This record gives sequence, C-alpha cells and structure tokens, in this order.
Amino acid sequence: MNCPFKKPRWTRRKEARPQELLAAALDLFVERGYAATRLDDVAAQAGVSKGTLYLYFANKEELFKAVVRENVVPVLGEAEEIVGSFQGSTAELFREIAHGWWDRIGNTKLSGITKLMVAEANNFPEVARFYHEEVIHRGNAMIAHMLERGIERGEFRSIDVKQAMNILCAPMIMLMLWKHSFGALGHGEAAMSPDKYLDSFIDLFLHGVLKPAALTPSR
Amino acid sequence: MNCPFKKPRWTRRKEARPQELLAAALDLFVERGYAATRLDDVAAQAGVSKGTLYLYFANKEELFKAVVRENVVPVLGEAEEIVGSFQGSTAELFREIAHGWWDRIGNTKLSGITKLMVAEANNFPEVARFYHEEVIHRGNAMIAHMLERGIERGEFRSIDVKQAMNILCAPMIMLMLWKHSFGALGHGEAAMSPDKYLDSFIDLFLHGVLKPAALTPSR
Amino acid sequence: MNCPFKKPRWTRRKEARPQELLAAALDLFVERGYAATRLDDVAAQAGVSKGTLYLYFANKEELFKAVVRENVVPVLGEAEEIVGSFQGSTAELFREIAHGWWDRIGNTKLSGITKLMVAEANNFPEVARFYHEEVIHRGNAMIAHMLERGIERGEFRSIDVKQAMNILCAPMIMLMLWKHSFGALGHGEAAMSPDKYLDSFIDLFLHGVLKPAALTPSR
Amino acid sequence: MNCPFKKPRWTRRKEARPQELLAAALDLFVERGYAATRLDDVAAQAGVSKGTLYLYFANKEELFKAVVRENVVPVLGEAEEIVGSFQGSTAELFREIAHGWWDRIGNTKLSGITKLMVAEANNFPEVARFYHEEVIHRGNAMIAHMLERGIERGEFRSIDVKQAMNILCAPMIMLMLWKHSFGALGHGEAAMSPDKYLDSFIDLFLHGVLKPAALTPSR
DNA sequence: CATGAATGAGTTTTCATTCAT
DNA sequence: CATGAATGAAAACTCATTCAT
Repeated sequence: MNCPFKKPRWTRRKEARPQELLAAALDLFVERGYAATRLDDVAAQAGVSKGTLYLYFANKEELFKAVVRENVVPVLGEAEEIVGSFQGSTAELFREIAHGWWDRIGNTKLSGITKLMVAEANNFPEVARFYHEEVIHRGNAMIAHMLERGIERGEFRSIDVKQAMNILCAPMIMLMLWKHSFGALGHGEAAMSPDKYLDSFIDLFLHGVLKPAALTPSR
Repeated sequence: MNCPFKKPRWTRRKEARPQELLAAALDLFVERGYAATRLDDVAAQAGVSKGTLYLYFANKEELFKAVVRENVVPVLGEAEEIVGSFQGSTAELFREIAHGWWDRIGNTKLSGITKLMVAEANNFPEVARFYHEEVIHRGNAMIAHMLERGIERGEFRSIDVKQAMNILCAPMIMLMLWKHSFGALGHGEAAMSPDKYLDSFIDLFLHGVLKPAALTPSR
Repeated sequence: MNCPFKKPRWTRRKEARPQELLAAALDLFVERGYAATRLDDVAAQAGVSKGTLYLYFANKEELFKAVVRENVVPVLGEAEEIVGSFQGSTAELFREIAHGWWDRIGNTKLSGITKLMVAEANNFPEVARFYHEEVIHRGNAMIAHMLERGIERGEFRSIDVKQAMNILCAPMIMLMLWKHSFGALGHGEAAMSPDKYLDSFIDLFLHGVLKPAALTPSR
Repeated sequence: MNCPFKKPRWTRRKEARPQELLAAALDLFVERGYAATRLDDVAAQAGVSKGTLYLYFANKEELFKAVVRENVVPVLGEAEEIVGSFQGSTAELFREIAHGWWDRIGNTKLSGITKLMVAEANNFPEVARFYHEEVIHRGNAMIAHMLERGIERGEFRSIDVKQAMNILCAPMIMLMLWKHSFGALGHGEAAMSPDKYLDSFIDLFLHGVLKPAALTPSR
C-alpha cells in the first residue's frame, strides 16, 4: 500500500509487445480454441492488461488473423528450395523432407497453427482461404513436385500424384493434430513416439511408391 | 378451449425426443463448433422449446457428451465383427474395411464428430478420454488386428504394427477433417475426390505392406 | 437463503413489459441523455433484469428509437383536427391550441422527447429525420395553417408565414426544453411560471400579428 | 542525434496551448456531445498528445467547464455596455441587439455552447448553475433592461417584463439549437434562413410590444 | 513540459440456466 | 411433460486517467 518501492505497473517495450501477445494468443487459441479463449487470459499470459491488447489488435478476430498470418510464412521457402535443388535419390529427398518438416514444424509450436486452422476454418472462411493458399497449396505443390521427380526419374511407380500427395500429407498432419488434442491426455498408450512413427511412415510410404526393383537392394 | 374431449392433433413417442435433440445438436455442433452453438438453436432445430432441452440433458456439456457417446459407439461393433470373421485375403479385408468405413462413417454426418473431438478435446478431457477409450482405442485395435492377420498369414511384410496402425488411420481421419474444415471452402483445387482418394489410398497402402511376391500377380 | 417463501424472481407479464421498459427508458434518456443512461438502470427502473431488456429490444439504439417512435405519433392528430374545424376567431383558435398543447404535451412527460431529440439529433440522424417528418413538419404545418387562416380571414396582418411559424413555436419549445434542463435546478429565479409565461406569450403574439383594428376592442 | 546545438524547428507560446485545446474541445463537444467526445480526439485535433491535455485540465469534466466558462463570459460585457449607453429609440436598440447577437454568437461556433448546455445541464448541475448565473441571468437582465427602457420611455406597452424577457429570448435560442440539431440534417424544408427569420422576429416582436401609435409611422 | 504506452473500471451484449405457469 | 419469460454471470470492448521516460 504505502510501500515506497512500488514496482512500475509496466515497462515501455512497444516493439516487443505484439510478438508477446501473438505468442500468448497462439498458445491459448491452440489449447482452447478461438471461442473459449478469453482476451483477459491472453493479456495475462503476455504479462499485460486487457486494454493493452487493444492497442495492438483491433479486436479478437484481428488477433486471430494476425496469429495465423504471423506463423505461416517463413518455413515453406526452405523446403521448396530443397526439393528444387536436391541431388540424390528421391527416396533420400523424401527422408530429408520428412525429417526437416518434423524438426522445423511438426515438433514446433507452429504445429499448433495446423490444429487451430482445422478447428476454426469453418468460422473464419477468409482466414481459411488465406491459409489454404499460403500453406496448404504451397505444401501440396512441393510434395507433388517430389512425387513427380520420383516418377520422372523412374524411381517411383506411376501413381496418381494428386491423390498420393494428399494421402502422403495425412500422417504428418495427423501427428501435429494429435499433439494438440488427444496427445495432451498423456495416457500411456495414447502417447505416440514420433521418431518411430516417422521411421515407419517413411518405410511404409517408400514401399508404397518405389518400384519393386528399387526396393530389394535398398533393404 | 375447454372442450373436454379435445384429441391431440398428434402424438409423439416421448422416447423420440432426445434423439431429435441429439440429431439437432450433432448438426449444429459440427457446423459451428461447441461454443458457437446456442442451445436456443438446438431446441429450435429439434422443434422444441429451450426449456425442454433441460428435461433431457443436465446442461450443455452433458448434451455434448451425449452427442458423442450416442453417435459413436454403435458403429464400431460391426467393423470388429467383420475383421474377426472375414474369410478372404487380408488385402480384400482391408478394401472391405476402408469402403465400409467410408460408407458408414466417413461419408456420413458422423465424420463431424471426429472434427469436433479434435477441436474440443482440450476443453473436455473427460469426453476426450471417453472417446479415446471407446473409439480410438477400439478402432486402433481393429486395424492392428487386421495388420497382424496379414502378417501372420504371410501376406504382409513384417512391419511395426503399432506405428503402421496410426499411419494407416491418418488418411482416413484426414478425409473426415477436411470435409469439415477446408473442404467447405469449395474452391476448385481444394476439393478432394473421395473416391479417387480412397482408391489411391488402398493401392498405396497395399504396396506399402504387401510382400513383393503378393504384388506382382494382383496388378 | 433458505427462506421457504422465496419471492418469485419474476412474474409473467409479457404484454406489459415493453411499455414499462419504454417508460423507464424515456425517463432516464430525458434525464441523463442517451450515452449517460445505463441499460442496467433502465432495467432496474422497470423492475426487471438487464437481460430482460434484450428480449424486447435488440440493443440500446433500438430502444432509443422505440422510445421516440412510441411517444411521438398519437398527439398531433387531435390538434390538426381542431385547426381544421374551428369556428371562432383565429385569436381564440390560437389560445385553444396553446393551452391544448400545454395540457397534452408541454406539461407532460412527452415534453421530454423534445429535449431528447434536440440533444441527440446529431447522434441519430435517422431518428432525427423520422422525428422531423412525423412531428416537426406536421406541427409546423398546423401552425402555418392557423396563421394562414388568420390572414385569409383578415384578422392577422400579412406576415411571412413560414418564418412566423418558426418564431411562434420557439417559446413553446423553449418552455419544454427549460423544464428538462435548467428548470431542474430549481433555483428561485430560474423557475418559470408556465401559466404566466403562456399568458404573456399569447398576449405578445397576438399583438404581434393582429391588425391594429382588431386589437383595440379585445383589450 | 546528440548534437548539442540542435535548434528547435519551431517554438510555440506555452500559453497558447490551452486555447487550442479549448477550441478543439468546443468543436467536438458541440459536434458529438459530452459523452461521445473522446479526449484522444480532442488532443489529436489540438495537435498534442493525450497526456498533455492533463497538464492543463484535471479531467474531462474540468475541460468541459473550462470550455463553457472560457467561451461564454466575455461576450456578454459588450452587449450590456450597448444597452446601457444607447441613445436612439428602443426599437432601434432592439434591432441592434438582435443583429449583434447573431453576428457575435448565434452565427458563431459559440452557439454550440447553448446546445451543449441544454443537452448536458442535468449531468452537470454545477456547470449549469454557473452557466445560469453567468450567462442566462445576465442575458436576461440585459433584455429586461431593454424592455424596461422601452416602457419607461413610453415606447412600449406596459407588459410583464419578466415573462416577455423569456419569450423574447426563445426564438433566438431556438435558432441556435436548431443549427446544432435538426439543422444539420440539411433537408430542404428543414433549412431555415436565419436572415429572414431574424427580420420576421424583429417585426413580430416590435408589433407585439410597441404602442399602436409608434407602429403606424414606421410601417 | 510533452509524450504515449499501459491500465482497469465500467458498459453493452450474449446466452446457458432456472422456474412459474 | 412442455413452455418461454426472466435471470445474471461472463466476456468483448471502450476510454478516462496515470506515469515512466
């Protein structure tokens, strides 16, 4: 009350604020969903008051959009690069991509965005469209590119690229979704071992697409 | 008005009421998510008053749980039956299961439950645990059972059943999630063709697990 | 707490509610202005809870509009009737109108609407326009009608009817505004005596418009 | 950056600051009303930061009071002067006053203060009282003075000065209120022509008070 | 003096829940 | 059993006010 050393109620850090708020919002949106996330809690988790949040984001929806936008852009470029310039066998390329994805996205807070978008796409068609164009479409193209490379080089069977692309992405996406839904339950059996999961996934997929000839020597 | 012999214009089995409410709730929960679904609307869609809803369900959460429980459990028995008593090759069994799932669940309103659970698992750990035990665990066991059958009968390679089980489910689950998230956007490329998707999925998976010997004759 | 004779929290009176709420809202809007009126208080004054208000009015603005609309329409018809069918001298007609207005509007809660509209016209152009058409315009027409009658019958000087109409209304409107602004201060001198005010007004106005010939005999 | 001789690009008299703030506040209070005026906007319109406002005014209410006080008092002295020292006929004096009022107040931003006070008198009894004493009372006294002058000099009829004073002010006040309420609607008929209005007002009033003898020659 | 980031009390609005009829 | 009027807790959002810089 009359303590002479009152802690300042805030410190000036305009530049850092938006990022802190976005990080807090990402966490809570992912954990609870859009509607169940109270802006009070976002602010609290960012260490500021509710009002401060409104200095940086016009309203809850804008915050949501910013969370998605902010976490979407940076990772895909790299992967596209790799696919475009890779030298080795396409099987190797696929291993590279799968592990790279896991290290850079799947095993990262970024995986939460996927969960968020799946859960809220219906409520935010506009954001969903944006996400589809910026992430899904580009990611799909990259995978398709890889599959075509494998086919063209005679390594892969001649498969329906478009469908395989979707099927191939599914196990990776599911791993992310699991982490942010049932994975949180932490019950023994429900726990997945991502490493083993990835290994099996790669093995299964390669057996699924490689020509029989290519299989025997490699394993 | 006070005619003592007024015959009711219609009669309805009292037992039917909860089902109508559950159906309405399923529709709306799936369409809008848990929080965005107003009990007013559920009641209205079921053709009853809001108060009536509370005669059958203690509160919104119980309604949600009932929706999940009611819609989810009965479908699994059938599938377990099939796996247990199937006579043909395991590849045939898999085709059977995949198409059966699509007809009975994936292509049905029930697919919305999956989306719902992924989106809300964190908010309802209790329901999530129930769902995990009653649905995911049983479904997984069934798939594992099938994989083991294939291995034991010498049809499938010797793979890590536990991981393969998860990986195998992913494309089917994703198809359901897609339907209730980005699928609703309806933009040209985003649209998936479930039939082709299923065919490719089956083909890819069988190539992934069948022994090379078993592959050549079949295609 | 455990009193066995709990008073019912509400009584069913759907039909009466809107009127009660409108009356309460009129009082408070007039007294405090639109912005300073809390819907909590409106509800409390009407003896219901805040939520109830929203059963009848979509939001604060709609409540405001309803308050204006509801209190505005009914009174003017009468006056128009009188002007149209009056038999005596126009001076008498004017006295009739002035006193009638005072009894039916000026000295009534309805006068508050005038204050309200003057204070809030800028913030609700739509309502202002409605009020202008339904009240001001009709009221003006009635006064103009009376003035023209006086001129046509040779009782009044030939004046600019349109301007005189506005000027003539001013003292009556001011009396209403005063009641709901400074009049509430209740300080000795500020208090106006409406009766004397009306008498002086009538006298002054008639001297202002009557032809000299008509003046001498009457006073 | 740390050049010790940086000359300020501009200098401004510190004393001018409050005036700019008062001017901005007057504009916005008049345009939007007390509650709807944000101090942010006042500061912005005055070209300073919000914090600066609080260097000069303790809070919003004090700013409001200052706006009223500052703009209202100085104008009355002049008018009192004129009434006290006028040489010609009282009819001439009245014309002088009416036109002077229109030029110095009615047709000025200051007219907004009147509207403001009518709208907010109830919410600020203290300001209302101040306004009543400093403005209304003095204004009334001046008008009464003029009326008495007319009566004493045998120009005016012997009327109830106190009432006539109020009635006489009404049309002028109404013209100001109109400007800031319905006048803003700008619809054809609602538009008043202040010049004609003033002429008619003067004519009507003089006919109302002048003795018949004084009337005939002048018109 | 001036700034503007931060605050938090206060208001509108929504909607799950209750309960007299 | 069924109804729907009424409730009030909860959440989004605003803005006057403060205060470290």
